Amino acid sequence: MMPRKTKGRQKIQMTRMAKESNLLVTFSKRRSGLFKKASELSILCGAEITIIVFSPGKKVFSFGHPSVEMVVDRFLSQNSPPNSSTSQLVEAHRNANIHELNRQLTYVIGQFEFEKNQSEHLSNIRKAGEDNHWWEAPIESLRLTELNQLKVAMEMLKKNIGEQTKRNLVEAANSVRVVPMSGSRGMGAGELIDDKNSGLALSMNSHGIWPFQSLNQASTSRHLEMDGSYPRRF
Amino acid sequence: MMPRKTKGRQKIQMTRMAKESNLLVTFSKRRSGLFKKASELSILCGAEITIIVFSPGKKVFSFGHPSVEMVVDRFLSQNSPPNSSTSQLVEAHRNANIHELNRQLTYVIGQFEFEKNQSEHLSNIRKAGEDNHWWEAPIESLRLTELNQLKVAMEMLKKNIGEQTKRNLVEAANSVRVVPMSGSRGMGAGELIDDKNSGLALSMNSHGIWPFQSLNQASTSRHLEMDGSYPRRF
DNA sequence: CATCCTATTATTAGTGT
DNA sequence: AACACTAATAATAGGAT
Repeated sequence: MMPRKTKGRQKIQMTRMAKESNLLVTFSKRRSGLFKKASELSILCGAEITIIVFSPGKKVFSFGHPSVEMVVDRFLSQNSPPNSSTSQLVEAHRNANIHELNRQLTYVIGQFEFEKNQSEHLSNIRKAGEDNHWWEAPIESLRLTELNQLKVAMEMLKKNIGEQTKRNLVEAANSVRVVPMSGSRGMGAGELIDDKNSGLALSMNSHGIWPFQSLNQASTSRHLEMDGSYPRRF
Repeated sequence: MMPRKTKGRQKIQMTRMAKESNLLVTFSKRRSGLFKKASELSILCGAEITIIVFSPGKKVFSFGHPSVEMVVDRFLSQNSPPNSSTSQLVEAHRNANIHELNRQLTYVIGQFEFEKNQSEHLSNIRKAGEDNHWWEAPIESLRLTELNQLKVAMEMLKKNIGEQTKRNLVEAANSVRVVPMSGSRGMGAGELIDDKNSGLALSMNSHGIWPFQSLNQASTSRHLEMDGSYPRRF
């Protein structure tokens, strides 16, 4: 049998890479991949998109369609209210906000449930083989207890978030009502370039700046409503 | 032999999608994927990164680590620290409002840290006596991974709560302040607040990573921020 | 460093619910 | 419309150059 030439792609932990050498090459590869994905997104869907990345090596790379500046300007210009009904916007915001918070909370709580199951599983296993490792029992019991505490805390939090959000929005809505929104709209809508290759501006350059650290993200699969509200549309 | 249930993934041409319905769902899926990739890049390599996307429907989605504003400001070499009396008021107001939520989340996260430590302890114990019950190891590893996921999710949630509340309040403050505005550069309501994300931007960070059945997100980094903006229609 | 080489893992197009 | 499923394509970790 032929020995494998390579191990092929290996799964990696989603945490900052330990070896600086690997980190650098991974950054390079993944940045390329990311920009390619962005390019594809703009081509397939006619979306305007910009990406700015500061590498750990303190260099900046950017991607933009139609250009970084156009997209950024547009993003920053969002401060100027256009014209349509302000209350509608507020409403949409509220719904979207609550919706998103719901998603997050649902995910977190889902994660918790998973943890709890794992914990119970562990306990069962331990019980099955109780002739060994009996001394672990206290720890696991504690874990289970704490997990339940955690769950309760999160559910309280969820409830409170809903209330807090409502208060904030009532406040916002009241204020908004006073306002005579007279908005000059500046920017014309962005004409999207949906041509496959031509319109795509891709720029890479470098200055110096500093790095930072990580993050992560997640979402949901089930649905738990925080309160009655739900987005109709945005 | 079983007839194929689905055709599976099909190759597509890199050109704007013809069917608007497909385009929309593809945009959604790929935006998620893109944000996930960005998240991974920042985690793995400690890179600062921001993405701004305008959908075909003109909605804007953003991803940022540590935040869209920070990265964009650096890119544009812009640095004007917002310190108007108004923003200070807004700040104070926000702090007052989110203080309680932060307190709760801090508690919950503290609970989580405790859990995590317990889990690590357990793993260490297991490792020490690995000649027995080796088959339990995977379960514990998974637990640890999931605990980290949970931690990340909660921290993001915490940040998002703060930002959402902030936006709600900024919104309110904007409205109130519109009236006294006069004789600036002829800009309308736009420049009310220094916050780039002010008024009408929605808080959202869902991006990517909707880890349905494949739970594979984890992070051990100590500082973690995530930001997202969600839009409105124009 | 960037690029090539695969064995693997990850993402997703099309579909069903 | 958001979510689940699956077969297929796409991306990439670990090497080598």
